[in-house]
Amino acid sequence: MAKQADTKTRGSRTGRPVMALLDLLGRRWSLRILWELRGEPLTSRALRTACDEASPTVLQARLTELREAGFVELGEGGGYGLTPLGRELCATFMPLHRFAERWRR
Amino acid sequence: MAKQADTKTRGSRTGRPVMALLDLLGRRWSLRILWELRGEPLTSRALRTACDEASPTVLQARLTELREAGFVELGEGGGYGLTPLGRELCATFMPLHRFAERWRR
DNA sequence: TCCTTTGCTACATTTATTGTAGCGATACGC
DNA sequence: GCGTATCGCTACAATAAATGTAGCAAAGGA
Repeated sequence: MAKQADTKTRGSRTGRPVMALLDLLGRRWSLRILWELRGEPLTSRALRTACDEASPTVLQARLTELREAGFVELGEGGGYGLTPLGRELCATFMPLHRFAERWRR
Repeated sequence: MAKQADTKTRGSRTGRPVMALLDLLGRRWSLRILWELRGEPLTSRALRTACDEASPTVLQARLTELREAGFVELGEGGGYGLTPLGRELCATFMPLHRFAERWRR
């Protein structure tokens, strides 16, 4: 496997940004975190509760990645919230909600 | 942690189907596979090539999951393609393409 | 001061993914 | 028939990621 300088952009070897985005969102809890933050900001622990008590290790890792991507930010008074960009991203896959209701596995 | 009979539906403990969907899509290569199949059907090896030579182990695992979910099907003459449902799902997060172009990390 | 909560981290265990190789089945040309 | 190529799919050891539990320092309230 060809080593790249930036290991954070797996799946973006084609240079197409959608691949990088798909890769970032395709990590465990990424989509869920964005989903849970769609409303008001949550503290790290409230987020953890919302995410079925996912381990703080991954949550913290995902939050860092999502922050570096510019989708999530840590408010001054504490608590994680979506940036305008993150809110926009969240809106793009919000139709999944209705889709999932019809799907129901 | 409360054990459930169905371990495949992690993240759906709330009973909300969107959680199950978010969890399924939040596994490595799930989103990418749907993305690559958005056009014409691909053989398992063509899909592997499209997915940056991802290991056939995961690809096969994801394909099985996506098939069980009813999003992907194996055509009679060979080759994987999206079901009408899968095509619908794919369409819901297709706006990500344009979003990613504006984002560009 | 004591107690609580904040964001965040250590670390050992468990699970998932990777990379490589190869299977049986099917279909070609020769 | 024979070799060769492809199909979907699997085994398996090595590596990377996630889990679960515990706990840190800092900030704030009582």
